[in-house]
Amino acid sequence: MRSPVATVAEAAGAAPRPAERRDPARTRAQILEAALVEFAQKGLDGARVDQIAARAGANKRMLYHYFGNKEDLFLAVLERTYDDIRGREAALHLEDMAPVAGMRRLVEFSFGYYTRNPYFISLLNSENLHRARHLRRSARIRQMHSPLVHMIGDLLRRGQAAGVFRRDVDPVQLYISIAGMGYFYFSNVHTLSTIFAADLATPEACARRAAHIVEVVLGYLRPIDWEGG
Amino acid sequence: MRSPVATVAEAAGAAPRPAERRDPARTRAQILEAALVEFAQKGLDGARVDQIAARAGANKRMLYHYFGNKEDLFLAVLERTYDDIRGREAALHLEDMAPVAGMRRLVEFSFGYYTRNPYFISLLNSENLHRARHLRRSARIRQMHSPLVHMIGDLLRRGQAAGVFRRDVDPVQLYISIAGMGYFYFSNVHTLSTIFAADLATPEACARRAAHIVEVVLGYLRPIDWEGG
Amino acid sequence: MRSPVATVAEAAGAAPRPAERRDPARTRAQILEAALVEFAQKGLDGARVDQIAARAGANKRMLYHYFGNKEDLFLAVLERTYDDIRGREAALHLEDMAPVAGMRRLVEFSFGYYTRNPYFISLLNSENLHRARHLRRSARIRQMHSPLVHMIGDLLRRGQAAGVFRRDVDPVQLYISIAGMGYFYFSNVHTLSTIFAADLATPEACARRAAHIVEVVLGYLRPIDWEGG
Amino acid sequence: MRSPVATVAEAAGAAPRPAERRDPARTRAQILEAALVEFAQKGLDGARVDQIAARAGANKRMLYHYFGNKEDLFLAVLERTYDDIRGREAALHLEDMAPVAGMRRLVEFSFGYYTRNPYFISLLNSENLHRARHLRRSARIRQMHSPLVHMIGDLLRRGQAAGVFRRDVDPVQLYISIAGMGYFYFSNVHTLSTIFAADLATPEACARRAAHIVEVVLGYLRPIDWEGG
DNA sequence: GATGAATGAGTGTTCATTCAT
DNA sequence: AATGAATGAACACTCATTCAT
Repeated sequence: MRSPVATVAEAAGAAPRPAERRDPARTRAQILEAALVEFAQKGLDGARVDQIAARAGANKRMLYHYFGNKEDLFLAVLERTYDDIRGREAALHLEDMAPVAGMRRLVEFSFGYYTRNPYFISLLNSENLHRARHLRRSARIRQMHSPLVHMIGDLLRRGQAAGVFRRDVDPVQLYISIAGMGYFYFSNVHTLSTIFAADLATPEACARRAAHIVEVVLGYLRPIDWEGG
Repeated sequence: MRSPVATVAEAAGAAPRPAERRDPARTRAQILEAALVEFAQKGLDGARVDQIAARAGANKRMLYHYFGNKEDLFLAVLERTYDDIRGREAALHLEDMAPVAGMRRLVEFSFGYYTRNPYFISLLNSENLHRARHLRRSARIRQMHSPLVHMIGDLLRRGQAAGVFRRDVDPVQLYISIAGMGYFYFSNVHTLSTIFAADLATPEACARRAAHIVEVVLGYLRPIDWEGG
Repeated sequence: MRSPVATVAEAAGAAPRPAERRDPARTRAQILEAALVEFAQKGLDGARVDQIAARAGANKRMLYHYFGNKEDLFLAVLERTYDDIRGREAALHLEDMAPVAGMRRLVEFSFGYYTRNPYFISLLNSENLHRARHLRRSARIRQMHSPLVHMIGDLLRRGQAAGVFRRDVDPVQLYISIAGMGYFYFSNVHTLSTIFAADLATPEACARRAAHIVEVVLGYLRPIDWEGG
Repeated sequence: MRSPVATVAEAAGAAPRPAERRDPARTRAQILEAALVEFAQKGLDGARVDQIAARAGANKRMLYHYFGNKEDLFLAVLERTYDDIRGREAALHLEDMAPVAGMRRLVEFSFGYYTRNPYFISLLNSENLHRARHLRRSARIRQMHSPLVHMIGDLLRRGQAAGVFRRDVDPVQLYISIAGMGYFYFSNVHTLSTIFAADLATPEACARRAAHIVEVVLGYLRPIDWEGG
């Protein structure tokens, strides 16, 4: 079960409300949210424990009380993040949708998740800079396979059966392509915006990008002529 | 102009040869190479000035003498890196190739660059974590537009004229997609390998990935039925 | 009055039995015993209040409730310890023994106390490192003179009268010598064992040491030739 | 070879003279001396790195530069201390002295060393509290056997041959007894002074103590009647 | 040009103690 | 009586940078 908070990003952005004293669960949650923001904005190495505590409105000691140390706190943030995305992915119900519509929805969901959770990408980049050191320690995360791969496989099978999708498509590769076309756009939004002298973060630019990715995926998936022949 | 060194990666991997004393250019180059490795492996915040100097076999003071400070050194590394990739991109001559073959070659070059320059991606991630702060200061980099966008535009035009490529394709979007499908794979190779319990860094896995990206791009670019009709 | 516990060492070693809730005396005693062990093993500065509470199976707050603070707890441990040794010393009844046998017994008791109360020495070392700061605050301890000095004086008088002990022996100095020859052996058992590359803590080594000290004391106390003449 | 400094204590007590900047050897030595004082006064756990640096008039960073960390600094102090005492012991030349005079001199030297080096005992106590952890790491110290044991053996042999010393005396045990009778006096000077309500640290008290120890040792070593018979 | 010693602000972490229940 | 969360000062240690030679 995921927390009732709408998204990780919303939770993180929420100002720590004054909070009556002595609410351990609340303190813990506020530290976790503050850590999410700090780690995402500064990276694991650039993040400051003091800053996290300050942002959480908590005593620094509590951070160590609840999470052990900076690295374990980072892992906790990572777990919470994977928890969130996996939960939202699982909530996608594409079984009843037509293959093309389902694939479109999946791509748009994937892209949309990045826009609604701007901290997600930075967190993953930090984890990869550290060679997935924390993630590898977490049996919990390792078990959370993305349901998207299975969903893609199902859509492909149904689409191929209906003659609307090409054959010989690896669902894992396609999953990575869908993710990558959106991820890279946001991950490198600052350098790309600088190089192209244009703000790629505007809603309009994002919408154009999303449309393009859908086009690429659906264009690629079109049946091959001789297959139909 | 790029340095005579074969590739950034090779330069970085090269052991600093004993070097006769008092060779300013050599000292400077060794510091730059050591910095590339350190920044790529640890990120801007995780990198240690001492380590760079040690790896370069140089005195720490020289680092400040030649590059001012850590941030400026990072910028120098960044400029050298863009210098390299832009140079190699420019060396791609696709004008004489058939559109499909040219596009295939472009995609393979893009993907291949990541494999030959493993530090490139990490460096860009660091720069984006810091909101392109250094890149924005560098007029030099800002002027280095990737010739790939223009090359893609040219291929598209020629392919469309020949009826082998679809219409209504934005070269910038396509450029980002091609880059993203490869970039994300390497950028997140550690988390993806962990999640999928497979080593995505093997030559075989990379080859499969490259082939898939080519398939996606060329599959997407196929003309649309009614367009041809 | 001493506590009913057999010895300080035994008390310390005793596992805190499950203990029904709400047994103030028991809680207090367990904290005191846990503190004895922790202070002896780590010293006053190295001891951790958390560790004492954990070892006592008590809440940390109780520690402050019963003993005020860490320093006062240390003093309480010290008082309990002096309480114990003074009580045992007083239980030595040498009045009816022959001087030589009495002196032998006194020396053996003194040495044996260290072996049976391994925490005693470490505690005294801590107190001396802190210049007897706590002990000086304790009127109770200051009044507990060791009955051993008086016993030595009595044995000396009786032995001199019987011609078996030399004259001009200061009971306080002899008391310190007897204590010192054993104390130093245990206090420095780790460095001495390392330097001499032998384990001085074995029962055999201790027995040899005790025999030697008896020899030194009795050898020293032999009447001087011309005295008897 | 020992440093030309008269004694460890003197060196430690010396005020760090202003010292022209940029004198690495001097800086290192001052840190070592300041550490000796701090560790002796507060113990390993009570000692503060900041305080050592301040006392040395050095930057804290230098302490880590030269000695690695607090524990290694403690070991360095320990090595310096053993270096000093072993050197002074070796400088005792008792070969040409008559056995009784030589033994007296040895006992007085041993006791005197404690008075001239008040930090020595506290340091050893700290090391023993930590179970000789540092000493065991130091091959250098482990090889420094005290020449006193050999000297005692030699004196015993010569004295026994001359009929002035008893037989069956273990030189190691006697060494420990001589050391212990002085060590304990100083190690526990604060508690003993408190208990006996007298300042045992005065020169007069020390002189009386030294005389007593000589009496005990020489008294013990007197030949046994029947041995001479 | 080149070196290595020196610096001070900060970094993650720990601790004895107190507050609220 | 008893609990566990909360606190702020301090702790060992690190870092990018500069000084003196």
